[in-house]
Amino acid sequence: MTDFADKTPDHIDRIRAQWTRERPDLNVTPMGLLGRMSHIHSHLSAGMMRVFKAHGLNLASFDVLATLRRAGPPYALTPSALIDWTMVTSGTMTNRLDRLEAEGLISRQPNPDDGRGSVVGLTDKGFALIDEMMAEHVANQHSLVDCFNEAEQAQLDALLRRWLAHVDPETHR
Amino acid sequence: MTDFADKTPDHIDRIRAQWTRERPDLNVTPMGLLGRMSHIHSHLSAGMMRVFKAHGLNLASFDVLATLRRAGPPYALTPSALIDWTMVTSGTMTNRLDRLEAEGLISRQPNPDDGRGSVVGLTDKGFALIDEMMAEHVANQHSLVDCFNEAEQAQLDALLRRWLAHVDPETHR
DNA sequence: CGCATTTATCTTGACGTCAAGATAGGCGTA
DNA sequence: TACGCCTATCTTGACGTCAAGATAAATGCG
Repeated sequence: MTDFADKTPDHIDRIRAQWTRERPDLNVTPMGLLGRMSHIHSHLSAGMMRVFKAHGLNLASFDVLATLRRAGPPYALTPSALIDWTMVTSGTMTNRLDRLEAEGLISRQPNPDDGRGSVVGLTDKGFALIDEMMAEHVANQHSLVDCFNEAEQAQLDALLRRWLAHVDPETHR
Repeated sequence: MTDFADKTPDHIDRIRAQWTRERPDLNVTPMGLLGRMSHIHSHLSAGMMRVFKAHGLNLASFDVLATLRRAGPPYALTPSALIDWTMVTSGTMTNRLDRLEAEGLISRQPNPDDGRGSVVGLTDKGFALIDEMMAEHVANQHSLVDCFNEAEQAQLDALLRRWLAHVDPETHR
């Protein structure tokens, strides 16, 4: 059983302590791990959002532009391919693309290989924006993990990789 | 620099590989850690949602009922206290309480100590529901972390605790 | 070749969340 | 006591997301 008597208790320790008092029959040990994951995630999102916001975007828009950019020339993918990379529903992707198209960052062309679909490509403006943002975004990401040295990052990454395979056995074969 | 040549590449490794090809000037090492955090978080949420959904709730409703339950007798708090514990805005809390009240799981009474506010309490139905759900929820949480032995959980928790303090220095003194 | 099935994308409606502002009661000071 | 400020909560409007269904083109079986 994980103990935290030797650490400064945080918000999540206080929640666990309440449960231990009210429901001593339940072993709420995993709550520490799970609660901290959730809070860290929320702060990491907010931290990355700062860069997106500074360029007039949000995570959703950034995600699409970045996917198109890193796909390489000609920086164009079908909506289906974007759905696969970003793991959102088709309705969500339509919404994202509508917004980006209205902002002139992407354009939709008919798909020459499939009359049902289209191809989404970065405009020059979209390419310039995402390429400029990436340097800032990556620097920001470094700052979010710079409380760990390289060995610790590798250790943490190994644990997370196993955890991801555990909670998502489907897509991590 | 973290290397993953010795591991089966996953979705996030593929994204990093694309960036390395397209923008070799950027060191995208942290993307592994950050991307995996995000995916794990999303799968943990979905995993916990299964229990909530089975009882007709979602994370938002569960969060409120659980906060009231673990507060101990008389299982009642002000909306402000609930806002502090759950870290959502007042508008979000109003919305959550409206829904729970309509379902008969909580009730709002005028606050005898402060005419501006109210006190939110679990109804008998709400208490019974959350008390029953907790056993299932905790068992579910155990299953979400059971890819780690106790030592690994402690090791991971120590890393996450430091990370949380790093990204949220305000509330973690 | 023709029709049934599958696939790609968009549309609709319902949520849950937030930021900002509206109310209304409490509190402190003169 | 009176007045201005502070605080607790609710309201409003805009998002981003999803599930489910609609539409239209491609595919393949007989």
